[in-house]
Amino acid sequence: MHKEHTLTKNQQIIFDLIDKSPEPMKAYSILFNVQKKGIKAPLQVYRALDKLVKIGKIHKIESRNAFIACHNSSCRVAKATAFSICEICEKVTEISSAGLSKYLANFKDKDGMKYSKYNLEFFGLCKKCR
Amino acid sequence: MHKEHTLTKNQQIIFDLIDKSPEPMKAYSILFNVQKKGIKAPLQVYRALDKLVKIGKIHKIESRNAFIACHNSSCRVAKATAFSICEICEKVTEISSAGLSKYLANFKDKDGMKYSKYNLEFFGLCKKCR
DNA sequence: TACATAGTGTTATATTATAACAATTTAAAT
DNA sequence: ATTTAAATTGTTATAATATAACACTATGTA
Repeated sequence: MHKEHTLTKNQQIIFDLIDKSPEPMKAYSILFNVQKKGIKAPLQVYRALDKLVKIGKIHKIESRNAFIACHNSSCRVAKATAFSICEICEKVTEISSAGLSKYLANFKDKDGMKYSKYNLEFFGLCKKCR
Repeated sequence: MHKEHTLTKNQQIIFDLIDKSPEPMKAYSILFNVQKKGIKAPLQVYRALDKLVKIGKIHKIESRNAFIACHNSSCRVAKATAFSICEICEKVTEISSAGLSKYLANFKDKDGMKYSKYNLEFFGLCKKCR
């Protein structure tokens, strides 16, 4: 069992906001939402985001510059992530598939190199949008 | 056999630059490099990049906000991409593995949904940096 | 206590990307 | 050939995303 990270005040405020959001949040939208709690500057947001990403509490959706909470209980480190993204409604879902993660963790490139860290984004249309 | 896209002047200039670059190029670095050829504004660069991405001549490395030429001759559409990225020297290589692309194209999520479009970025250390 | 590490608050600025509009080129289809 | 639609261009302005640098404060731990 790993040690739980104790979040600082800013980290907790920002994590709670992202965690409650049904959709990925962008940094400046986060900033706007936490200004009433005393977080006034972009850097305060970005620093908390960096840390939260590092410890695996949130993930960055690279193609959208947005952040979602990790709902994959095993993520204690930012390491191996996979998402599906609806190109119409922009709904993002974290994929947790033992088969997929095993396949990717064991994937070897031409040089026989393995990569323990990866990010995979699938694009398509979600159920509702089809 | 698909129809080849004929690139416009701006698109060709920008593609040539990216194609010759040994590493991914960022938009404003591209801009700087093509100013002597008459491309003066960011939008001119971004528009060419958008088109080149759309037709699969280049790919965007999302985690780096940078662009590389496609060396995977079959890419006529931006669709299914995989890269390895060295976290030290930032070297980026396009992975072309029939096994990987087959696996991902056939991957089904919990709802049985398939995704024909995806982007995968592997992170690690390249040979030189280990 | 002292020390290292991580986090904070702040101002300023760098980097990445798009909006809006008018003009021009290109392709193709009568 | 002429018209038409679609794509591309050039331009100015601005929006959105992210980091640099500095002084200070809290926290854990040896």
